[in-house]
Amino acid sequence: MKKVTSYDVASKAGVSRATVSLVLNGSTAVSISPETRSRVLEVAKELNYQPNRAGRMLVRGRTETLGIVVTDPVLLAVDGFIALLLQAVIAKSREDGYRVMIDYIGNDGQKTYRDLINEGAVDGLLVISPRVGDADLLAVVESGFPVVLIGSINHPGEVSSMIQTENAFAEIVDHLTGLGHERIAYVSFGPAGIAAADQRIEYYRTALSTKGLEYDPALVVHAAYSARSGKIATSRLLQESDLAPTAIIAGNDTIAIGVLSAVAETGLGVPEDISVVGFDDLPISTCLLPPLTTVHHDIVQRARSAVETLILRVRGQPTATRQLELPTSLIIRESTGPVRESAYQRAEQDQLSRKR
Amino acid sequence: MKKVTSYDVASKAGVSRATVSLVLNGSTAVSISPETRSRVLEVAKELNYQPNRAGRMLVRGRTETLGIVVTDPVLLAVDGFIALLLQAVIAKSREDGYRVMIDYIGNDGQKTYRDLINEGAVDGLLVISPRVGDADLLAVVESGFPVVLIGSINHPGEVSSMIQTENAFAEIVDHLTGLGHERIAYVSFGPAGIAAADQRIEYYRTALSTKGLEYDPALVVHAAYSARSGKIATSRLLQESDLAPTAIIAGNDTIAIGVLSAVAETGLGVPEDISVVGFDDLPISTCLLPPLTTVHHDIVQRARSAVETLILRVRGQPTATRQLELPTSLIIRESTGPVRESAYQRAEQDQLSRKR
DNA sequence: GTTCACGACTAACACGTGTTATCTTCCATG
DNA sequence: CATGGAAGATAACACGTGTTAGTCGTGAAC
Repeated sequence: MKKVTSYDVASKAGVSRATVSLVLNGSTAVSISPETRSRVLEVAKELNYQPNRAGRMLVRGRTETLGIVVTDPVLLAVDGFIALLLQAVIAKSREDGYRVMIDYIGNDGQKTYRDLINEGAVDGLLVISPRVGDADLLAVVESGFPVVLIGSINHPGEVSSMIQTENAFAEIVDHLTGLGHERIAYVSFGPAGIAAADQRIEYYRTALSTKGLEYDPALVVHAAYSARSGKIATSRLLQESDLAPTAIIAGNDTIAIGVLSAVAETGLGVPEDISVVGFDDLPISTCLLPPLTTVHHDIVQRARSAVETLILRVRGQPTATRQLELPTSLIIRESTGPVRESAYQRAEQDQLSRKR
Repeated sequence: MKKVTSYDVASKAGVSRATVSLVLNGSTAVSISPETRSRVLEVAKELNYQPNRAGRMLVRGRTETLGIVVTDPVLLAVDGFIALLLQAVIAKSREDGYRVMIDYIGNDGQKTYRDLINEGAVDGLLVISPRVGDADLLAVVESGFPVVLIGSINHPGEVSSMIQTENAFAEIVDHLTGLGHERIAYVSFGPAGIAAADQRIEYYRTALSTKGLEYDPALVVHAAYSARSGKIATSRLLQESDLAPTAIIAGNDTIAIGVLSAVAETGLGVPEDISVVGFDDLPISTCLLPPLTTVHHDIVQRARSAVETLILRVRGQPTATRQLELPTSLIIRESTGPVRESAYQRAEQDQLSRKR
């Protein structure tokens, strides 16, 4: 149960500690006789020898560890996209021989990035959902320390992975207008400054104007990260807007769960009364009621390529592209359908039915 | 941008490296003059000095790092309970000054526990959803290395955190029978050997027999971890069982999402035709259609106390209890309701309507 | 017989830290 | 003045590893 060191292996194999190290690291600079090599390997396996991490880190100056930093702890708990991403990141890191340390940016004033880097805890950093204007992160990116962003902070020097959001929203709005929708609401998520969320609002507007639809600020509401917050925001939207929307685009699938819930609670049906579109195509989206029309993108592939790029940067090798943008495609399920009647007509009808 | 060592601080402050270390670690064994102390602190802050992790680990023999091991990678991606737990574990660890390394047991033959321990990567291990019969884990537990289980492997020496499942199922079945339900199905999750899942099946049976209900193996189906797998299992259940259940208990809320979806797809209503009960009371469960009747337990508190216990063990301090069992309570929402008609009558009616 | 080359191995250093035993200085006490 | 003692600082070791410069034979070439 005592920890076994390279010295133990050396003495049991009757060689020096240096020899053990050379054999186990497969060094070619110095030649070792086949007999010695096999003997060392045998003893190492027999003693279950595993090089001490601290010793190796110290002498090599690298940790073989990647840091995953999430910009809000609650993302870990309630966001299905993050969960999926995280699993793929961990799996890929492990495949490539890296361990993973996970941390988040809290509101407790801990300077996460600097600490992780300065204490030499990680070789590289993967930042999930970075915020534009995060001074600490900006400093790290500019310092040249290996960082890959899942998201963006709009810095020319960043290495980041995004998706083709513009195309996605064009497809969504195309699909909806094709079904006759003209009043299309949007439920955003997270605080301002999250590139993915900001982009989505922007391209929502762009897509509307491309179709000649007017942008109505009353049709855009903001939620946090949870389904529940999406539900609350949607309830507000449905109560407040003078002319109810006939379609709602959710910033992501988790928010869409809340949207579906709020719509149902209002007594309206999906898609008969209101069409709902999600974003991310989480595994769960086929199990929603009704199954969700949503934007698909390859989250696992995105995670894997981000880790791959990060490892390249850690090793000082050149990376093919700095800003990656992965494709998206709209998956049409059952939460979207044709407009049955104009929203205006329904509003009138609604008032009539209430008078009875 | 170069890394700053204690030597840099020492030379700039005009003292020896030893003095720097003594000041920064607040050692009381050796007295340091107040002027020297403040000067060192000042310079350290100015240079943004952070003790190198590897150096410290090496000399101290501890890593100030906890390892979180999940027994199946997919748990990270699709299980809402795990996500919630994970966030709380990371938060609590960070509060107490520990970093967190995350890994999983894959099917690639890597002996995760031993590796993490032997290479000295972690001071303690938190194992989420351990499997009974995992020989590696058993060996670790018996070795005395600090381990805390979220779950159980039924080993007398384990330190683990469970919940009062028996009471929970008594409450569920009490609630359902009170509504007139007699044919109550159960959708389990995960592979055999997960204590939490096995316990639930066991206490499902116990609760049934307490109420004088007969256990029907045809009413128990097995899913994996995802909502989709829950959906598939439920569809099978609804198609195959000769006499359809009037209520379905899902092994957890994630599975319940799939159950709701499957029931809806069959054209049945919840709770009019079938009542559904979940387990875990995830944040999302209020946003399901309909809002889910489910078993609440304090996941965050469970995570925090597990981490606290683990840290006590790491520091060699005695822990109050080895096997913790936290309370549960049934939250009644809208997915459960009275039986409208007997299932047998409906089955007959169903055949009639098909003949038309 | 000397030189050279080469294979096989090892002594020794470096990495950055925490801590203990030791050293210096200075002052008080006999 | 000698002695003791304490405060204040540091030299030196240990932690476990990777790697380079160097040692030691041994056989071949001239």
